[in-house]
Amino acid sequence: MAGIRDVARQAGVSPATVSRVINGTTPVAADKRERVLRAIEEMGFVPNEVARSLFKKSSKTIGVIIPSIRNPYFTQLADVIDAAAKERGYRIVLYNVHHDLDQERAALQMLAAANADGVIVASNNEALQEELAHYQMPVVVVDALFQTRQVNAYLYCDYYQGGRLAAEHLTACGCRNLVCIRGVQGLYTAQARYEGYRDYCREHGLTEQVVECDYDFEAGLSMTEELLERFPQVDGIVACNDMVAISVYKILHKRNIAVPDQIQLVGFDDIHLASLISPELTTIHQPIDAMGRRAVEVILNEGHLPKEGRRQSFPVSLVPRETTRSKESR
Amino acid sequence: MAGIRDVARQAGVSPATVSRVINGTTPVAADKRERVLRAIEEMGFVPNEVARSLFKKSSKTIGVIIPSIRNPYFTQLADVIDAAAKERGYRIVLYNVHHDLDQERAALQMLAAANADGVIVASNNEALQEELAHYQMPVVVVDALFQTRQVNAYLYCDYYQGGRLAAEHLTACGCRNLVCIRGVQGLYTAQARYEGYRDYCREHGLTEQVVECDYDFEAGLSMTEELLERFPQVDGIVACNDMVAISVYKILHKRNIAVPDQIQLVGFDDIHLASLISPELTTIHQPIDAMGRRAVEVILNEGHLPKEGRRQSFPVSLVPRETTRSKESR
DNA sequence: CTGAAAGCGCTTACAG
DNA sequence: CTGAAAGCGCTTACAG
Repeated sequence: MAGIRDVARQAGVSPATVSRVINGTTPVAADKRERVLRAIEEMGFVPNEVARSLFKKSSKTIGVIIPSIRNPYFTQLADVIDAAAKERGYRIVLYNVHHDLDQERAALQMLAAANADGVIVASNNEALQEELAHYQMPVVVVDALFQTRQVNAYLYCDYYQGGRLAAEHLTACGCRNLVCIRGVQGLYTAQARYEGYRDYCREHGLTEQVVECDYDFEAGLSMTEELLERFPQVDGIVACNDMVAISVYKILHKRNIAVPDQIQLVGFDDIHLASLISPELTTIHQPIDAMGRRAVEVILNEGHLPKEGRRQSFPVSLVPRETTRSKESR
Repeated sequence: MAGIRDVARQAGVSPATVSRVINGTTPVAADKRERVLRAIEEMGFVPNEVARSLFKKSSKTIGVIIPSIRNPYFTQLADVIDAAAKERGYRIVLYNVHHDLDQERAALQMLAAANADGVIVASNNEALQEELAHYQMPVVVVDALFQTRQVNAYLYCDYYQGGRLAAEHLTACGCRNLVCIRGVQGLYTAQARYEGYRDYCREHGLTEQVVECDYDFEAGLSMTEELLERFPQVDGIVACNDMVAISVYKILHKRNIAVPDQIQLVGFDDIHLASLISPELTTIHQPIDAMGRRAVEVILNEGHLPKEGRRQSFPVSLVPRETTRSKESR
């Protein structure tokens, strides 16, 4: 690997001058500049980023920590963040931590050790908040809400309202026996959705019927079986996310239960897949793009501000499609 | 940020000794070791990886370059690679290059500049092969096949056989009017699938009918419309990958064309989603897990060997499910 | 405009 | 077993 001193020797200048040409930090005489550029070209020189960031303490990198690379929600989020970061000259490093606290910790450490310019973490792990407070790099938490104020921002949606909207919509579509497949409680994002559903039921004299489930499709498959056993009279299901909703549909379809004729179904997230599968999934839309872009903005524009755990909530909306019998969807 | 000299001062030893304790490279007297460990604990010291890898020229990192983070095929591949790498103490850095040559180049440069220990690239971009030859770090190409021998290995599937199997299966299921939605030609992976289909048709006196399409679902949607217009008598479709197959199904469903009764459908890849949607997709299985694990193995075990562009082909198989009327699937 | 020098935070011969 | 020193490949005051 050619280094900056090799280039300097070949161009007959000092390493400092080569550095100046590369970075454009200080004017350099036209002829020397030429020679340096030619030498760089000839030698195929590429500046060593490691050395560079050792000095600069910035690596033009934003870390993105997601709990699962298999859930399209996170994958879409990562994709917008990626696009937004690239527009500003940053790259992202994606850490797929498999919902594992140790891996989350490791990712955070690596990012800190690698001079990352900030980290965007989508994690529900309560235990992570202590960790977060250890680091001084900018941190944005997306799709979760913790107690600690030691982060630059929390970006999340009005999940409670989402839960309400789902219950309300199903009721408007004629359902009387709603069952909520809620995510693991204790997690804010899952809790709020459930509470929205619950409050709506209470206010409208509906029986509250609940089943609990992890956010992935394997869990969704088995939990749906259980649901049908425990609540055979169910006519409307609120799923905790779209992947689970897709699993629910799969089981219903397998059992020849017509959707939406016998059972109606509402998902949560509005991932691309929701409108790609057949029937298209009625779901609660999260503004994933807006959240991702905002996250990058906070890191880059407000990362230097003191951490105050500011909260920003994004609105959700119900998108009626083919798994419910709404008037709008026909 | 506390540095190694701060720790050294507090423990009353030299920085070198601290380094030895951290790395376990040389025995250190028990009492000093104790003091160092305590100091590290108290100060919350984390060794700076950038400085470390500047010296070591290894960053315990494997770069993974994928063309799209939205196609579950690549996401599943990245996930196995991630798992396999972590088992060996390496982490991966995922670059989502949006099928863009400039982004691919940039990713490669960054990886080289970041002292990556190897790179696994899933890209069909012919133009990339020149680039690949520039770098001396280990390179494995997955799901593609180029001419250059300047890579450590090509890992791919017997796509040709996959194309044949799909055509053969549809024929066995009673189809007489096969249409192949092939990927953009010129790419080996797409070409070979098509040729398998084509040769089967020729050998069995079937008319070859083709439509061309990008590998994502947006393209699949519009191409299906075109297909139905051009080949109204179609009764069997070979799709270039599962995401496209899902789009095909969507359009057929929208038009009330029964699958598999009126038109039968075979996908390619066997991503998780293929068996999650309803109806389950009949598809050509690629051993994604085996390929991903093998890729890591090559980087880590054979990365130091001279680059000879060795090729390793993995077998494919047809998985009959619900979008075809095979006897086995019922 | 330019070079010599010091330093980013570590690690490893080298000499004891 | 341990410390002083040199160096990984860059960048930026500093002095001209």
